[in-house]
This record gives sequence, C-alpha cells and structure tokens, in this order.
Amino acid sequence: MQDSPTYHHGDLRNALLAAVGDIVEENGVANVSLREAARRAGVSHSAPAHHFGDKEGMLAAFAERGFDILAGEMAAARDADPDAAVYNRLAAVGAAYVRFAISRTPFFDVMFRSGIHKPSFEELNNRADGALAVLISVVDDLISVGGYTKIDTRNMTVYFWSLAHGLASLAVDGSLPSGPNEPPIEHYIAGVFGISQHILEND
Amino acid sequence: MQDSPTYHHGDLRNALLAAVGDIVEENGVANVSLREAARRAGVSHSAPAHHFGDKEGMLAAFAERGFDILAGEMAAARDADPDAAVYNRLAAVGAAYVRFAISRTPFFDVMFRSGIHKPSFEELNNRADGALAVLISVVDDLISVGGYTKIDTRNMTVYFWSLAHGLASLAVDGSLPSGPNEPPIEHYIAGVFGISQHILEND
DNA sequence: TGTACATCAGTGAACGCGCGTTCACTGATGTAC
DNA sequence: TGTACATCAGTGAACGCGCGTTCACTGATGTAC
Repeated sequence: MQDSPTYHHGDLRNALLAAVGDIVEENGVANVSLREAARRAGVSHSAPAHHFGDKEGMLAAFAERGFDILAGEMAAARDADPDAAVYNRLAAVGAAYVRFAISRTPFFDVMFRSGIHKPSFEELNNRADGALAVLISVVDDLISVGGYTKIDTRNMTVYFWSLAHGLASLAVDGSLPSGPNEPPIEHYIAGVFGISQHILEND
Repeated sequence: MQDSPTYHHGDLRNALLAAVGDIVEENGVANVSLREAARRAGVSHSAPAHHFGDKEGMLAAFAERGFDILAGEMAAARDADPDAAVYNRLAAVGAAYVRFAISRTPFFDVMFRSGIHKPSFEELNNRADGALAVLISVVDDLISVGGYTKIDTRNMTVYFWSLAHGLASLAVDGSLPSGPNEPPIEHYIAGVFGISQHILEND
C-alpha cells in the first residue's frame, strides 16, 4: 500500500479483481475486459496479463474469490447457533446461499453464469468443492440425526443445492415476480425451505 | 422455401434463429453476433437488422421461441397420463423442465443465462409467463386435491420452479459431479422429485 | 392480360470502436557480497 | 555501508480482428387498375 501513485502499484491484483466486480455490477459479465479492468485500476492496459495470463484467467481468479466468500458465509450460517435443530441449520445454510447470490451478484454471475469453462481451472474447482463441502457437512448431519436410510447423501445434497441455487438464479435473473405488491425475496426463502421442512418432520 | 438461392431468402428469420442456436451450441452465448448469424444463413451481414432491429432483439426472438417450446414440452408432460396421481404429473412437468434445459441447452442459455434484459421485451415476458402458467396449473391441482391450506400457491410454485430450475442450471453448468462413476442426470431428477414427494405423502 | 407502382427484403461499402495479444522497454525493489 | 545485479511489475506502441450500425442502393414481389 502506497499513499501516492508509483510505478509499482503494490496491490494491483486485488485492485483488478475489485474492478471486475464493479464492471459486472454496472455493465454485466459480457462487458468485462482486461482493458476496462486496467483502466479502472489506473494502470496500463497490458498490466492485467501479468497477473492473470488472459481474460479467462482473470474471471477465474474472481470466481475463486467468490467461492471462498460463499463458503465462509455458508459456514458462518451453519455455525451461528450450534444448539439449533439440524434442519434449521440446513435451512440457514440454504438461505445464506440465496442471500449471497443477491447481495454479491457479480460473484454469483461470474461463478455460474459467465460461461467460464471450470474444468480448465483446477484451483477454481477446488474452491467450488470447498463451498459444496459446507453444504454436504450439514446434509450429513441431517441424515445421521434423522436416520433417512431411504435417501442417500448425494441425492439429498443435490436436492438442497438445486433448491437454493434455483431460487438464487431466478431471483438474480429477475424472473421471480417483483414489484410493490410482490413479496420480498425473504418471503420465498422462508417459503421454500419451510416446504422442505415437511420432509424432516413427517418422514 | 426455394430450391436455389434467390435475392429473397424466403425464410430468413427462421434460418437466422437456427444459426443463433448453432452458434450458442458451438461457441457459447458470448459469441453470438449479428454478423456471424448472417454468415451462417448465407446472407449479407446487415440483413439480420431488418428482422430483429438489433442484436438484443435477435436474442430475444430466440428466447421467445425457447419459452414456447418449453411450455409445449411441460404441457405435454402434464397431459401425458391424465389418470396419473397429481404429484406424478407435477414431477413429470419438473422433469420435462430439466430435460428441456439439457437437450436444448442453447435455448436455456439464452433464456436464462445471456444477461438479456427481459423487462425491455414485452412479448418475451408474455411467452415466459405462458411457460410458467403450465407449472402453476399443476400446482393448483396439487393444492386443491391435497388440501394444503398451510401453503399458498405462490410459494408452492416457486418451490417447484426453484427445484427444477436449480437442477437444470447445475446440470447445464457442469457443476454436478459427472464422470464414469457418477450417476446420469435422470438419477438426480428422480431423486430430487422423489424427495419432494414426501411433502405430499406425509402432510 | 399487361402495365405501373408501392412495398418489402436483402446488399455492400463505409464508419469508428474496443478488444486481446505481443514485445522490447523501463522503473523499482530486494538481495548477495 | 555501498555497490552490482537479478528479478519483478508495469509501460506504451503496434498489430490485426470482429463487431454494430448506418445508408443509399437494388432486386423481387405483389397489387391496383
């Protein structure tokens, strides 16, 4: 960190990633470019290549950060009230997922809607797995506590992941009805995970 | 339709939309352009503007068609076996949604992942509502037959929509584990809607 | 049946733009001695 | 403490490309009479 501009930026990588977030927020994923990120970071247009190799590498680095944040927020939701019933902790994790998408849309967009080719970026896959692991940990708890011998962990995980991811995607996309007479997203978060809860209560 | 090339194409609008599908399939939504669509339709690069106004208009027209097809496939699933239990019809509609996303990925991508600004296209909104109406019709049946006074239609609709849309998105995105030892998508379709069924059976 | 004319669909040249990438470079930093 | 040098971060000019949009145009079609 420097007070005045110098030849060496000092924190350019972070500055560029912040710029990416701003661009996505303002103009959408489609308008992210190495040059625009450089412009916003106050640096020559060829500087980003030094840090990320190419454009896709820059987006991958941004998405990695997103998965880390998502994992952190889901883990915090899971651990917020250790005395809570297992289902409530699971619903809290799901709600954290949806809220992440809404409050940090640029990350969500780049992570899931940028057309980035995940398999090409091993580290990105690792970070995504890290986030998924948080969900799996609570699903495991649910299954062991509830004794759901009929449902395997994998299906249960995909079930909750789909539910949270679907609601998040529809909300971010603007597909859910919204307007002055429409309920806020929290209504749907409560509704959707409330419906799921019947599974636990009645099984 | 003409046998030989003429000045007037005769079916250019359809040819351009087909080209859009091919481009998305081969190179992703990000690489759709008026010029490339024109090229593939064997027409001058400025012809598409005649039909769609601009690039976003072309994508909107493509997405409209996608919603119509989706609505048709969901309705067919709903009506395939009128004697089926209500929940089974609902699960069939959900499965049709997921299969649509997988078998017609270009449509799904443009409809939900292209960053197209839906509110600007009234007709596109109408088509999207038309598809949603099919889902709502079956949810209404479910609620009236099952007597779920505790759950309103809106939450129930968003619940099933999220479930289907989430599974579809994850599958299309390549986020679900896939490989020689991983189950095919049909396993997850059955698993996810099977879990939901507990709601009906046990409420 | 023929002719005139309006309409429509598609053309092709031209414009200006932003982009990704390359490459020889230079300024700053840190380390070895 | 000073000096030499390697390394690293960022520069800026240059390249070629594909794009969207505009616009005066032309070829084809259909309709009125």
